[in-house]
Amino acid sequence: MEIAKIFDPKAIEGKWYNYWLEHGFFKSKPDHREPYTVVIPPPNVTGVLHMGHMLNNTIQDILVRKARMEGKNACWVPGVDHASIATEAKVVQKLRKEGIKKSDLSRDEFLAHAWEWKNKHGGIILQQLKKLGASCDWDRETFTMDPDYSRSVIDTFIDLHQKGYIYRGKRMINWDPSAKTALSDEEVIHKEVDSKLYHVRYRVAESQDYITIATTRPETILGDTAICIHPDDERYRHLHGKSAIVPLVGRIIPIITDTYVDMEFGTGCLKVTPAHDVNDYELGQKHGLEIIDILEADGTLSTDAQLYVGEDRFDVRAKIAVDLASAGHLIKTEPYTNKVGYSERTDVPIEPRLSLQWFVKMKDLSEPALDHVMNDDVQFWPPKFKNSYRNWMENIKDWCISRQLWWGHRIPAFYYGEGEHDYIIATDIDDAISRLQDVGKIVNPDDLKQDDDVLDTWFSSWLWPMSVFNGFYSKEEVDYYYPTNDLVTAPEIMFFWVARMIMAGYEYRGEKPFKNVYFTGIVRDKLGRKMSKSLGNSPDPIELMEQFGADGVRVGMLFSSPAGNDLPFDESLCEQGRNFSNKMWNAMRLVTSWTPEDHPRPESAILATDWMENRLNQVIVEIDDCYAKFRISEALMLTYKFAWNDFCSIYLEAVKPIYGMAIDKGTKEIVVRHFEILLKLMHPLMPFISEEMWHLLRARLTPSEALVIAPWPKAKVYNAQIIADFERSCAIITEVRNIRAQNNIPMKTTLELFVESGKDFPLTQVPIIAKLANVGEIEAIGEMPKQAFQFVIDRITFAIPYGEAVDMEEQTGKMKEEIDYLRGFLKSVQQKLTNEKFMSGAPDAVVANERKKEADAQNKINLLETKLAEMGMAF
RNA sequence: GGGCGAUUAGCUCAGCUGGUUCAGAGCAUCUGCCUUACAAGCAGAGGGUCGGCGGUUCGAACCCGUCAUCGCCCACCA
Repeated sequence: MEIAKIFDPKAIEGKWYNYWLEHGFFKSKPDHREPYTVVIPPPNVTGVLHMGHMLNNTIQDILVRKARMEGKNACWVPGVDHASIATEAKVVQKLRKEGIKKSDLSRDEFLAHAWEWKNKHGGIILQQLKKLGASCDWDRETFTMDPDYSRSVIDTFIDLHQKGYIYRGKRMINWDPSAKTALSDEEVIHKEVDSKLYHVRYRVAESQDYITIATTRPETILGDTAICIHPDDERYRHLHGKSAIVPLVGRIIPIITDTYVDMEFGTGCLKVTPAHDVNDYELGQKHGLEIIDILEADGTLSTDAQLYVGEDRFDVRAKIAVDLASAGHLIKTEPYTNKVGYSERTDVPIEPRLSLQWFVKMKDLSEPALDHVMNDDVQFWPPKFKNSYRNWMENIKDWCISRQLWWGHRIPAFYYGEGEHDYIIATDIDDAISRLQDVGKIVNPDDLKQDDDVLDTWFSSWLWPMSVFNGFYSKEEVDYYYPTNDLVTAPEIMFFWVARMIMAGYEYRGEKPFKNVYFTGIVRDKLGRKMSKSLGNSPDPIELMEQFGADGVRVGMLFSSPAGNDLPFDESLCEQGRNFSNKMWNAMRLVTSWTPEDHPRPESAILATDWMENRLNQVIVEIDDCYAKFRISEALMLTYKFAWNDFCSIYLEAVKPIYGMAIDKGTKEIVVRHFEILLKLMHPLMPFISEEMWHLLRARLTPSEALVIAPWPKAKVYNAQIIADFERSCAIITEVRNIRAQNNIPMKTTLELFVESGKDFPLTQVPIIAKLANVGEIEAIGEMPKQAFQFVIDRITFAIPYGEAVDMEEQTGKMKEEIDYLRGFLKSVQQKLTNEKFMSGAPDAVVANERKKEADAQNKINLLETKLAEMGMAF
């Protein structure tokens, strides 16, 4: 069989993915085994795969594949989120391009378009994940607007309303004038912007006095209903009880006093616009001020503004400044930087707006969710994120869950009158009617009107770990899979999603939704910028996988991305991953090329296989330990170094038959077995190539033997002495090679090596050193040859006699340098040993160690000096 | 404004309870090699005042203080 020299991922990835699917290896049903469950953070239905998904899903797949190999019932549930506002924005945009305005459509017409879009584009990202190798149970694919899922959302609403957690009220909320909807606090991003501080003077009523305020939003002057000063501010004492005249509109408003005002800021006078600022609203409530709402939903001025009606708020800001100036009211403007809230989705400045919305009371729900994270029932990786979690939970505010959108779960409130409380919460119209009947109200279906608004997307996704298992209606599945094991997600959505899932989990199942939360970092480019579509600095993951192979990209993503750390991504990492694939591929080619013969095993091969047997068990322990601590990139690095250095560079070279010879049967068998263990270790990290090699290595064909379901290696007790002896031999080999390199002695020249006799050097190691360093024979002798390179390993001296053409002067120079260094070192050690405080304070082991260092150094100096003397160079 | 975290080799990062895994790894660099699995490779080497300054200690990359720089999260100062 001819196997290509260069590994071609494209030739095998599709084949194996289909194979895994065909044989149902990713499927899961409840059974007697221990479950291992992961729910995917559902990507937005409109999304396409980006590097963040790649990182996130690679990590999940590694965890899931390893658990599957460990014999657990691994279940990874995929799905997508309807992403209410994001999707609606996209559909609106698409329709606009087609010349259709949302306002021209009925709700049903619009939703028809949205579903069409969803059905066309919805599955793309999940298809892309298959290229990455994601081993999800695709039969379980869930959409947050699936019928059962929707039912669970609505039932949750009804339940929370009954318990008094959900209420309707007129509050100051964040308004997105572009999407024309309310937003939760979490959907507002505060950005620092360069703006201006306008100093505007108001005429004091019935006087010639003026009072000057400072504002960043002069257009809101039109909605002013008071001026506020600090009661103790001596500068304005004469204005207590007076009124002021709003410029341009001439409205007379009271001058009130409140300690809220900061006397130091600006002029110490504050204009109060209760309709358009959270603090002003509170002041307004406190002082019984009138509320004048000057803005329409789209951010243009309303008729209540009296002026600039119908114009955009930012145009008005510019215009009013000019008009105030010409009317003599604008004293000055100064540059000012402040924080402005922007909509996370539409990126327009949000407006605080007073409106009637639905809210969830969070305080009670948050308490168990906080406690169980702080006591590590739910463990965060890395744990530092517990701090911000606590901070948020302790200051949690009520959650505005209604959105003035159409795409999503419609709020199950049915109104039968105009009064504030003339509604009933019910699953549908029929339910509403019967519930009304129960309370003695007979209402005609035509007179019932369902709330037009939908629920915040996160009000459905917070149920994800339960609802994907039909958790509200079928006990069997959810009891088995819940709580899930690990959640892998980005810290950005800790509050949006993670915290709320924990709350919902404890509320509805009295149990955490997952045991561990692994927070990934942000994928950044070489310049440290976050990868984003708008910057255009994000490589196309699909192209990357075509270039480097899915395995190469997986490995590339994981080099250096510990939990919680940002990932500075560079394509060269994927190249390194690809190179690793190729390296292992060629190792497999080598081993499969061996045709074994029935002859005795060489000593060197016996030494090497014994070492590898033990070394494997050692490395399995190390790798398992990394996984247990969610140190995935470290597990990768261990596997990588072990495979490349230990397995290929040392092991295969050691057992490789000399040219023209055949390998013996016994050795080949052991090597293949070891290789298989290595492939198992590689599989979660590099599923495709490992599966391909697994089959080529032994021409395996039956599905039950597939690597994807092969048992994860169990570490056996290993003999540390065997490892230590072999590794000392490796150190000797390196020294010999080093001497060759420094003195231009080609590998082909066989060298003589002498070892000090009477030392604890096992001569059994000789064959391996002979093979890998090309030394003819190793002889133990009492006296070292005089004209020879020497090195010391583990206090044993080795010597290689100078051949011809060695520069004696250079050799003595090197020796002198070393003596100088050793003397300095010795001095520092002796200083410690004569320090009384050290001698009395340090534990015996440490002192003994210093003594040993002292003796070693002294020995080496003696040795070198003797040698120099012998070489006839008086010292 | 409040909180959290970071700073170790050219780059990306380990370094767990202060002392034998203590100054490490991978990549990059340099030197020599197309040697018979692999040049996407092999063999070898160099490279760090552990951000600065002070302190605690017999002993500090590690503990404390302080300063500097960077990052993140939260927050209604007009």
